[in-house]
Amino acid sequence: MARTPRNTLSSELIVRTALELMESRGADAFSLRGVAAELGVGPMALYTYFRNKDELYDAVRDHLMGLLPAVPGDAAWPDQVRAVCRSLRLLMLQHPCLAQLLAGRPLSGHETARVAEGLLGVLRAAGFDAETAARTHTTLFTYVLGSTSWEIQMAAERRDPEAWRRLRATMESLSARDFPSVVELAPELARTTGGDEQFDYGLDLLLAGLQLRTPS
Amino acid sequence: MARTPRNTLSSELIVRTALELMESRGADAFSLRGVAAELGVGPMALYTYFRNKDELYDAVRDHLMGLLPAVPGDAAWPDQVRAVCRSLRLLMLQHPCLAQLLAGRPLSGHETARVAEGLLGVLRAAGFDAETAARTHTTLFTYVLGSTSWEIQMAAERRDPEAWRRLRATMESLSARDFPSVVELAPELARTTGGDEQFDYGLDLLLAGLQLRTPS
DNA sequence: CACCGTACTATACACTGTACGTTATGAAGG
DNA sequence: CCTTCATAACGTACAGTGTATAGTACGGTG
Repeated sequence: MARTPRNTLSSELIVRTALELMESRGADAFSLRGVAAELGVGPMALYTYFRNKDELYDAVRDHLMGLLPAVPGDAAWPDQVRAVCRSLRLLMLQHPCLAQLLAGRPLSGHETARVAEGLLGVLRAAGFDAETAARTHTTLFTYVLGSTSWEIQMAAERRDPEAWRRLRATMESLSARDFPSVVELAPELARTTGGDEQFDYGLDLLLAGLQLRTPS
Repeated sequence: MARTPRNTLSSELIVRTALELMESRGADAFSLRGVAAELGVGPMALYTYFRNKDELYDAVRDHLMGLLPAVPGDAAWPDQVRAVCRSLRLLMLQHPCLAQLLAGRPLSGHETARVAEGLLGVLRAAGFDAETAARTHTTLFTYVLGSTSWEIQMAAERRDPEAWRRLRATMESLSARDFPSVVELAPELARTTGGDEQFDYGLDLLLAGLQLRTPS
């Protein structure tokens, strides 16, 4: 009765191989047939372990979320929040496919819940009521997701010289009369697209706003 | 050989048709062959007007950005910023495909620049220096993009009863011992995923933080 | 009227995810 | 040992996708 797998495959092995392929070839070029070929197996073999491509995506995402460190226990709550947000961002930068995995599917899975638990626990311990804690959690999550996804997207674009050239071209074709601020701030805009400083700037704005509402 | 007359196509017509299809069938199900069929034309006919699918995406995105209203000129700058962010969010909610169009490609195009110009102009007029204006612009944009994309994504998931049922199931399978905060705050988390209140909550945090840095 | 560039068609290729039916392997029961 | 049976993995097939390449017919200009 023990449903022992035949031989070669397992969920973990498939997830690991899928992750490798996403990182080497990019999340867009990823395909079920690719990971099947990498495993020396027919495409349909994967359907024994995952109902479809999305379920494999979910498994890879949860696997990556499992790599996040625990919340530091011995710090003031704003620093704890900062640490959680920064480590999620760092993980996304180390594994760019995570951005698409997070944005494209609803959150689910054990490890994902663990991360949410960490942040929510910090907010509750800081004294925020249930609604504020939930709202803050959602706000922080969407900020980290949005800003880091954007950063990754732009970095990828910059690596493609053809796309980068055309972006510069359209930027420089803008008339300084119609778009004075855009033209004037173009270098600043390019410089502030991504980077730790940019991320921390927005995060600090959020935390400063949040501290104005500190309870007790 | 019943051949359709010569100049039936145009960029605008293609963009309009593409937008209709994205909104009726969803941005994921959108295909070049679909819009070509809708126009009663072979798939390759579109390549006369757009170099590839991505360029069509860009055109649709820029067309949508053209629908954004101008910045209200007679308000305090925080209210102007709020208005810009809210109208972008509103447009994304009215045209859900815009979320994917914005997230998946770098910004370019005339109308897109116009929107950036509006927000940057407000920030400069408020007295912020070049770097702060650029950073704030990027922060606000990624916040609006991230939070509204997430909201749209979740709303779509909620409409699929099968996916929604499985989401509830995994939520309820979490042990209250391992994930006390998640389990306790589950209803709040569900309630704060999306909605004007949630959006304004995060936006107010950002603006509150920003006002602490008001120049002059 | 002849010409030519342009707008469009036709065909083809290399992919994708996955539904369906078949095979062969490993463990369990006699 | 042999039989039995659930199932892991296979092979085939289908309906799609974007787009490269080559061919065709029309409209405006000489």
